[in-house]
Amino acid sequence: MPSPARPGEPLAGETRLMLRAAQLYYRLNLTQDQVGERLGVSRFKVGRLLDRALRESAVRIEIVHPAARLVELEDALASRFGLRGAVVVDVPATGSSPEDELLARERVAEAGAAHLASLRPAGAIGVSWGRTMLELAAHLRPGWTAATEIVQLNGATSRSAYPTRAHEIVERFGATSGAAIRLMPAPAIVGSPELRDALEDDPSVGETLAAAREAGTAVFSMGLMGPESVHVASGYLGEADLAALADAGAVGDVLGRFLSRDGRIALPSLDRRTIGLPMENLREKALTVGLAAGAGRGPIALAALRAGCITVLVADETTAAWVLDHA
Amino acid sequence: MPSPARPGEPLAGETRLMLRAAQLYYRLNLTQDQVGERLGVSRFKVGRLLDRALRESAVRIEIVHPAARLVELEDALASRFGLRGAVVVDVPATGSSPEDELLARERVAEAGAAHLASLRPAGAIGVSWGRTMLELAAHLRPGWTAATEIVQLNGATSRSAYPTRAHEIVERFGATSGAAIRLMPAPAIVGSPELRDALEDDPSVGETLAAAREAGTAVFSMGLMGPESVHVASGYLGEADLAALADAGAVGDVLGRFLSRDGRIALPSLDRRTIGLPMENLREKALTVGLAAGAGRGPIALAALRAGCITVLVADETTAAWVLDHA
DNA sequence: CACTTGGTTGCACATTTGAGCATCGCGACC
DNA sequence: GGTCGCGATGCTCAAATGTGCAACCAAGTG
Repeated sequence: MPSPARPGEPLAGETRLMLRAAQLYYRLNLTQDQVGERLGVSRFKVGRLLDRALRESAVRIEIVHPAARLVELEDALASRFGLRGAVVVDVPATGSSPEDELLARERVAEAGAAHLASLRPAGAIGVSWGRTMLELAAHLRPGWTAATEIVQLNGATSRSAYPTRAHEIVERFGATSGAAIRLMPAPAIVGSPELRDALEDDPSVGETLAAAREAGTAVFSMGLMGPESVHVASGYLGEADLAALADAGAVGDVLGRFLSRDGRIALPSLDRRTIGLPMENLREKALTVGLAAGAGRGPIALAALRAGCITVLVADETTAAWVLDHA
Repeated sequence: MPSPARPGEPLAGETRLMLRAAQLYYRLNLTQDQVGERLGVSRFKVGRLLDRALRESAVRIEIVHPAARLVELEDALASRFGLRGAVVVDVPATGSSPEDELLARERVAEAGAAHLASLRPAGAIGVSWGRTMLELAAHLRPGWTAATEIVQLNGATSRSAYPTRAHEIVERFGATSGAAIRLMPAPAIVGSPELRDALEDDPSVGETLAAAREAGTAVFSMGLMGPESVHVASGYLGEADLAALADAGAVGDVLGRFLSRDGRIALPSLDRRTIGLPMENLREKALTVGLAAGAGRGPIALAALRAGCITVLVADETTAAWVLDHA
């Protein structure tokens, strides 16, 4: 361990020289040659002095840009989970008030739209629905992709007054890209596995589902588990299902599939009543963009990552930090 | 002015890229080529991104070694006063208690001795006397110079009980180098200009004085003005002289020559009674090492620098900072 | 629609820097 | 007094980096 000279002990000539070299090199931006000339030593020695200064951390190189921590989180996420990319969004003051939620959703959706566009996805693109997806769709700019087809990935027709607006989302994706669209005319969750199978076998749903399987790209958001889940408001989930999910340790959903902490399907019996692209098909896609925006999304984001169904994660800073903390 | 992205505004892709490049380059020490490969851009672009990061100070390079400030002071002194060099010594807790004074003197003397040795002075070396010089002499290591002669630069024989120990100093300089020595057998200050002239004309003093003029190197310390001056303790200065010096604005002495703030001889009438190398001869030397150690030496150090009689300054941090503050 | 104009890109080339290696000086240890 | 080792030094050569320049793109502008 190199000892930084304690006050009171004479400053070794070498150290003095090292610091002088560092000043001239880093502050005045002289070349090592010029430094050597001024200090009366060879440029090799200057190089070695600077080397030592770096090794003994007598000079510190620091990245001070306010956004640097975001990029750090992105890199950490990408390498920790083997992602193709990650986008972490700086959301000022992330609490859990409705306004904060809204803001986080807006910012994440905006960043997601921009990043998605920069990836230039081609062929067919599958999309889910939800508030974040709606916001994302709103931020798409005409010509953002040369994709040929937009496919809805999971059921959405609602029996409640609360509209899922899935068609709006898919249409906006189509309208901004000129691609054909394919909707999935079915509820997200139905009452029995038999009905689910019957619906999926029907061409109206089945063809969309087949297209969803073929799509190389998927874009989806992650939903919370609990009474605030969009599936409750839409009337797909009742008290009993909610209780069963809670018992099974569900933390949230991806395409209507509720996952437990470890990334597994939390409640297979419910999953068999869920209409849309199954987990294993999602995992096979070349590019999947998952969005997690707002307080409490940490657990489902982590679960989805563990499930291996995400290649690009877009999240707010709080969520990203939570995920890395608990990974 | 480049604007560091405010929180709340989306992070421009370019900035993201820049920060990522900075991380990879500065943290992981990849080459620009490798960074380019990872980021999917050319190495030229990486170079430019790093350039921008530096210009916008998104990365900060800082010299954090505890002694860095000393080196900074040294460089500032050297360039401000056109010195050949400066040595600033880190003295812990510089107050003005006697112990602090002692410590400062020790440390400055030690550093002065080391630096003087590193300059490898040759030929004849002139030296003054005083507590700091005594300390410096004590720190000389055998063989520190190949000088041929050590010459005392100013008078020192004392009529008081307080010994100047000038001969000890000169002898130690001689003993550690193998050089011949030449003492100046005369008081520092006498009662009249006539006596001064008579003494300087006498071969015993005159020959030493001639040798002092010939010496290419001079080493001296700076003395305080006032009752604590070593010249008072040694009995050279009485109440009246002290008062006259104070009236004339004297701030301290070099080789018994008292200077005012601006570096001029403060009291010419006293100067004509002072035995030793005159100011103008000191200025002509190729190498003059001046030591200033202890609280209150700022003014005389500055005066001596302004007088142009110093090519290498050795001082404690407090003194150095004071000088730069008031220059 | 031709034509600037300002900015960005990649390139060839020069400079700068780093790595490995032979050498040297110096002190320790026979 | 020899010689062994070790760290420091300077060298050559290759890699990395900076610079000026031409090409190019996009957006004005007459």
